[in-house]
Amino acid sequence: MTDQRRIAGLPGLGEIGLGNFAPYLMNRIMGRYNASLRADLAGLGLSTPKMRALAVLSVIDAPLIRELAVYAVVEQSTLSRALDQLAGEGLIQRETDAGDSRATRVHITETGRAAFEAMWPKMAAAYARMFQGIPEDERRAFVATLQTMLGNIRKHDF
Amino acid sequence: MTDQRRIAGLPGLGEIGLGNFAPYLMNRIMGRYNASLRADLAGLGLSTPKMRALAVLSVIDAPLIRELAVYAVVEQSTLSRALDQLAGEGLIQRETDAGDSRATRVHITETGRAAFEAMWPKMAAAYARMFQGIPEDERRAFVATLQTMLGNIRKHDF
DNA sequence: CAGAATTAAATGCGTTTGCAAATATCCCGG
DNA sequence: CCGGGATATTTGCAAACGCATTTAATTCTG
Repeated sequence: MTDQRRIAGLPGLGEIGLGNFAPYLMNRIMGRYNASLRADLAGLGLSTPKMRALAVLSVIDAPLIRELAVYAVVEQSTLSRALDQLAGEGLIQRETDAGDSRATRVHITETGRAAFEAMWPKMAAAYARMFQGIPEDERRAFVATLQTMLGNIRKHDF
Repeated sequence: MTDQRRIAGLPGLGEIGLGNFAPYLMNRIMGRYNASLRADLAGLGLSTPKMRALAVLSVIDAPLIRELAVYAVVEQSTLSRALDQLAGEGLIQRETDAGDSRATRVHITETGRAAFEAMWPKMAAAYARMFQGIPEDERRAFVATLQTMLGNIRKHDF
């Protein structure tokens, strides 16, 4: 029944099998990783967009908002509102770009950095659990493949 | 500055680097994969939960709704409403389980299968793009690592 | 075997999301 | 150096989401 349908030569999902289809596995894994983090961080008043913004800002200094949206994997309109909250809580500061007054750069504050550092152990724990029993060389190969994939699909050059 | 903070021995995100942190890369990649699919499928009246349910149902026959929620990586309440729509459009059918009248099994209809097969080329194309230039053995190793990871983090045994 | 505890699915409800439009600024060609 | 088009961010709004609760049925326990 399934076979007759694919005259085109394109293998179907049935032939591949859900458990061998990389995007499916990645969604399953990240679904749980993110849900688990969200539960951990809800107590700290941090939504997913807020924590992602903080995480990126802990590493990248004073990006433009549109850049932050890409790095943090958050829609720009959602990010805009998340930044409202973070600014209200004193975790970040918005500052108009020196050379372009349309644009806004975002800085993490000391309080913001402390908030990120308070949540980092949760992220690290989720990461450790995910890679449990996977040897170092396999991890490296995995990350290398991910980097290639990101290069394949990203639209911006960062 | 960053160094002084980590007396604990846990490497910080700064030391690892965003671009080497696997969960970050996976979120970046899946963020774009999912956004791109969503845009493709919006025209067909399919939301992400609806398309995921259909995709799983094209491969797994008559699961319980709670199983489908796990496989499809959709909250149960969201899935319940997505199934309302899919049923209204004749793409699936709900049927009370024979042995447990609390439970409901979900069947894909012929129309539903056709709808999935209409969208599959989009998914396959996104997949192909993602793995562009990655040799077969590297892909296999990558999927094997993903399978280990899923085993590490899943709460149910499916 | 009665009642408590558990499990499956649906639903109420406040919050969040994302698209599209609005606003403000900048850049480029003529 | 003026006006049209591009770019950065915010905001309006309707739809979607997720938590917690409800309803219904099953299973466990004393």
